[in-house]
Amino acid sequence: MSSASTDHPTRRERLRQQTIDEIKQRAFELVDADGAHELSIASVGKAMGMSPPALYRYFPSREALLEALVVDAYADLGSTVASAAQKGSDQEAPARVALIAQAWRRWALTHPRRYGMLFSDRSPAAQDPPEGVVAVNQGMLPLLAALREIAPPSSGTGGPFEESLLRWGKAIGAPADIMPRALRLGVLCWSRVHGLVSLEIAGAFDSMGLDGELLLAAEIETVVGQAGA
Amino acid sequence: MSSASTDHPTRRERLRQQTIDEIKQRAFELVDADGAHELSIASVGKAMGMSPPALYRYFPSREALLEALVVDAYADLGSTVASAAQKGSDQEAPARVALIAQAWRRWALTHPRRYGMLFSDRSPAAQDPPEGVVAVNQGMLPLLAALREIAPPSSGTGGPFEESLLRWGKAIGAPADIMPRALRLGVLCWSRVHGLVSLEIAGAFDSMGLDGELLLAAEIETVVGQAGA
DNA sequence: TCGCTCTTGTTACGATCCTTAACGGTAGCG
DNA sequence: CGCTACCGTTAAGGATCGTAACAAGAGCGA
Repeated sequence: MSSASTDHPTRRERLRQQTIDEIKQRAFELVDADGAHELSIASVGKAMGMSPPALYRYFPSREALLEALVVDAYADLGSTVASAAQKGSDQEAPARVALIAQAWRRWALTHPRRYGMLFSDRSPAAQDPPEGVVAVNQGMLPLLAALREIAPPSSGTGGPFEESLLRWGKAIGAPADIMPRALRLGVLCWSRVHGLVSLEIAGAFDSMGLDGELLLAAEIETVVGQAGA
Repeated sequence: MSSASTDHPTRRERLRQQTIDEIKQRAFELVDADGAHELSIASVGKAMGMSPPALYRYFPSREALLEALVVDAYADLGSTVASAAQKGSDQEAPARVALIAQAWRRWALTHPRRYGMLFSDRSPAAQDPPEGVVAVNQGMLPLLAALREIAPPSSGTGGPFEESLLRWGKAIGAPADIMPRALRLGVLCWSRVHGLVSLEIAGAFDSMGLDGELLLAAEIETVVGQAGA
């Protein structure tokens, strides 16, 4: 043990991290090209000019590599959305909602197979990926902030549903004075955007002759309208 | 050639169909248990007491078997939703919307891995499965009928988006006098339900402490409200 | 009824992949 | 400067997909 890996990275540690990064990069290229299904240790090795077993020095299994890709993809999606929200921080709240939703969709359409890797491909009730939750929240928090600006103050009814929303809001660090309505719309907005994007990637709208961008615009309008009403 | 396979099924044809059905049934069991990923020709063969290559007499490849399962699952989902709509045909339109959405969710939660097989697992822009479209429309048509009852007549603006909606409505056999608003809400309702169910299956709401049923109820309310407004 | 033939199932095989094991070289590190 | 840990290689076991060659039987027509 020379040093904490984050402090003074030893040359060894740097090279090792570099190799890990290249593996993940090549793996992402292969996932983007053929889908996560087709990703094989052997193909990554061939792409890097390494023999397949060598990769086991860096990832204990194919599944572990995929898991690492999922974590990275989540982080990329989250920071992309958060950065879009940041970039529009001088705009009105409804415009920010639109920016966030569109950034989500754009990322998904740019990396459809990575997006599928995150939400669809996964085994049901997969492991607990706290990384994924954290990343999604990176986009969720600006969304909630925008919705909070739009939503007028109201007297909460205080039912169990509202309470669970407030608990969740507190857990992810939303503003303390946020209303259940804004929290509910945050979840539903996320779900709506995900539903649209998911169907669009699956090609459902192509065969219907519909435009995913227009459908997303309609949903954004709905969310903003619901928040303001 | 003895007879058209549908007319006077020869004994051979009957036995063959029986074998095909058993293969699909066992395969569904394995998919439900371990996910479509894990489905292997060998495991189906073992479950049936057959050697793996024997299955190639019935399906040319593992992919073809999966494709057949997808078609069957689509048909099952579609007829389940349609039957729920049928069963509520004496209720008010908003209640019918709720029944359709809840039937969709229930099917998905009952067969989560099959549901994943339909929308998530698929390669992007997979082949054209007209079967899937047909099956989804089986639930879409009653939904559109209900929304048409709720939506008040209005003067369509006639933009390109509305035109594409009308084209789609005509293509799937919706009532000729249906309004673009109802068509748009039909698509969005489908997308919203799919988004919610998809996230619920992925376990997203568990870690948030939220109840998928309540979220779906909120969305149903939204759709009905949008249709009536 | 009889015999042909198509169907169906088997085993054997090659290819690919995951993963572990055993081995050697080299470069970082004290 | 030498040691050691790390890295990569080849070899090998196990599983799977899919093909080929073969054997048996049952359906179907004459």
